[in-house]
Amino acid sequence: MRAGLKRDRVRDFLLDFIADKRPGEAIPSERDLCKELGVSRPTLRAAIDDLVRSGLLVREHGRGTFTGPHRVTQALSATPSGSFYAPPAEGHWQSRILEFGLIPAGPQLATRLQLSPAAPVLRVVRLRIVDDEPMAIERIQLPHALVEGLVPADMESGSFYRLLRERFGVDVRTAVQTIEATVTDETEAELLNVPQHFPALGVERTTRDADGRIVEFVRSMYRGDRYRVTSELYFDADSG
Amino acid sequence: MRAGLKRDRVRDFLLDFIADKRPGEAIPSERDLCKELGVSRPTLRAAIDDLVRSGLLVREHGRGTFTGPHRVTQALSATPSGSFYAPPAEGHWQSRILEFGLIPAGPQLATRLQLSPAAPVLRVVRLRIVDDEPMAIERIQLPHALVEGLVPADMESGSFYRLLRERFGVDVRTAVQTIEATVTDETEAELLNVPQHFPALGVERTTRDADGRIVEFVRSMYRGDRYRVTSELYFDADSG
DNA sequence: CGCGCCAACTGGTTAAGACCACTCTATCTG
DNA sequence: CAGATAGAGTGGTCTTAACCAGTTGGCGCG
Repeated sequence: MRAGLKRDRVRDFLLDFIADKRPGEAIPSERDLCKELGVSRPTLRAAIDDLVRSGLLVREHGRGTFTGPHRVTQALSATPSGSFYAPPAEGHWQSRILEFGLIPAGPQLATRLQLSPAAPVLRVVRLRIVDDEPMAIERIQLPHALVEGLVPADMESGSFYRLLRERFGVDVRTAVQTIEATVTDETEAELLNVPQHFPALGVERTTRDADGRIVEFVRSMYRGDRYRVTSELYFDADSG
Repeated sequence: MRAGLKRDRVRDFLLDFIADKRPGEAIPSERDLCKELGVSRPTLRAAIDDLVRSGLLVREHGRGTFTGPHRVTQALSATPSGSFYAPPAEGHWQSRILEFGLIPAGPQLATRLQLSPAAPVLRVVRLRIVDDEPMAIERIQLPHALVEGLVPADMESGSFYRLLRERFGVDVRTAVQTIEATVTDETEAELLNVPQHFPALGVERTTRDADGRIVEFVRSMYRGDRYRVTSELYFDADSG
């Protein structure tokens, strides 16, 4: 999926372009962009298609292509007070590190992180706590090469993504995420302080940096009574 | 609506093909399908891409393309290929109407739909069925004034939003949606043919048309083993 | 007999170009 | 001056034709 070189280049170019614009502004015509970027129109259109699907761009036949209605794509947010990624104000939450260590990637993780199966992977399991109440369990896997020198205390508070950027030069840029309904098992229930088989949101997220490298693969479980996901949808033509 | 002619033809062909197969079976190679259907490979691939995005097909580089597990993975943002809850394949799903009638809005719904509490509201409860398997329960409430003359049969198949546009001149444009984890109660479990207290996604959606009028307020429950929500995120600054 | 290599599949990406359909505007005509 | 119209520009679709990159299995060599 991530394979294409040119397509990624075009995509990144467009992302930068969009970042400087206000919602609703036009982007250059497809034919102009082709010339400027030195790619064919199908390639360009494939890249634009991606962004249209994500809601960052909107096409209008005969008129042009425009930056999407919601500018900064905080596509998802969660109650109580923040998004899945920008939790409550710093200082209001903390993490208890349950596990922190190196493991070989193995076949599964190697695929997820696009590494060799023998590559060392840092695995961190942490319990997220807001106002003394456990809210979520996060199981984070990331290529050790990216974060050599990271210690558990680094992940107990503060913004991890900011740490990545400032100390390791990793500029988190995009993520693909799937959410599903699930229930807690015995240990999860205990950690989250809820009954067994309690409703929960299972989230899988793969995060990439500005160069398209995979930064982390995360499996999280959020208490169903404390988190909801809200999103805004924009339709263009038909739907069911 | 659904864009291309050939692409639709290919898509329909593949849907029929998939319908006869069990999950995990291979479909013919892309080059063979091109010959058989008389289309070019990019066109064919575009059609396959749609189905891969919908989760009906799975590609494996160097091996082939296979019918997917019967789990519907939805893109959260509005995509050309379908809305959140309607599997892209028209004709593959149907609805059983469980309830269809007028009720006064009452205080709660009046707020949700921005109507007077005395205004008549059409309430429809339907069971969504894909390939003979119940997948979701939808409880739809909409201002009766918007859809006078609507009959139950209108909501048993086909695109409801298209019907709204073509017959009632209502141009569905945006929706705000919240998703949460929940479990089925007794009657829900029976309708969905799953055990009681089974994981499920609860979804609330408020839909508006191009003029900003509220078109519908929907509460749905999706089987947790058959639905997941996927979304793409773009970061700006920092996060946790 | 076993191992390794290579050929023939598979999907993945890109190119270049043609033509259609829609929208806007500037110009021509009444 | 107002309306109709033609052209230019836009996105929408499709074709032909390459080449790249994994996967598989059979053939030949050791």
